[in-house]
Amino acid sequence: MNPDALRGHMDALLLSVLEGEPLHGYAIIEALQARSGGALNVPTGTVYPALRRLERIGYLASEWATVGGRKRRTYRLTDAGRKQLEGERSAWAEFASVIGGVLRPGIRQSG
Amino acid sequence: MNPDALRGHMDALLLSVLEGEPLHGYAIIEALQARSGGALNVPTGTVYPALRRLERIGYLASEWATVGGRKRRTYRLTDAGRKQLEGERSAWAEFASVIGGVLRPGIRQSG
DNA sequence: GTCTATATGTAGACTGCCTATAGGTAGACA
DNA sequence: TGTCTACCTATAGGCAGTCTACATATAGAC
Repeated sequence: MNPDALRGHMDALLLSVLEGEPLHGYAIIEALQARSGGALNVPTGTVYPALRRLERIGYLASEWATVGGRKRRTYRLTDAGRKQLEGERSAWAEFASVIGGVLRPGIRQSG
Repeated sequence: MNPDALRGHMDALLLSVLEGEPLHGYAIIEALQARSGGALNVPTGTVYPALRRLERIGYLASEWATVGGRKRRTYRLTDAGRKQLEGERSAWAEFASVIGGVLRPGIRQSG
């Protein structure tokens, strides 16, 4: 998977995996991998800054938890984040439709 | 349309509009607009450098033509470009499937 | 002589994903 | 005791492609 292709879709992916349940960063990476059948291998250097950015904006909220002696920062969707996720979903639908439409083979303008 | 979303898909779009017939830069921009129902407004500062890059790589070839007193650089797909377009199409199909899959609402891993 | 549409092109900013690196805990195993 | 692996968070700097803004030029309408 071309890394550049993810540009501008990362936020949607992160919000989406957090929709069902709060998760910490490491678990988010694993969830993305699992949901994509292994296709999505997002590095920590992408995820952690992105999560902080989304929290700064107000789409996510986080809190520290200690589980088995390990510290975790668990993220959850805020109301604003849930709303944003809806927007991201329809934006994706439109984007996929537009790009898919242009890419569809055999189109001619006037003959 | 979020500009960042186009990252990594521009090449596919350009190759695709050139599949049917050779076009010059300005006409490519109009073709993208037409095919997308007006959704795709790609600025010249994006298209011209991208076309040159694709020519440098070997996916496109160009030649100057004068039509109605105006100079045009007309681009056409090379064989390598046609092959690349196939690759871009299947890459897009996989990408759309993966992102769409992760974004689909109501997924839970284990309950 | 001015405006608009047509047409190509570059410089530099911006942005966000990546690589590489850093730090640390827990548990298995020798 | 030491080492290895899995787990877990985080930052600095690189990189590449898209964008904004600008420069240049012809044709035709008015």
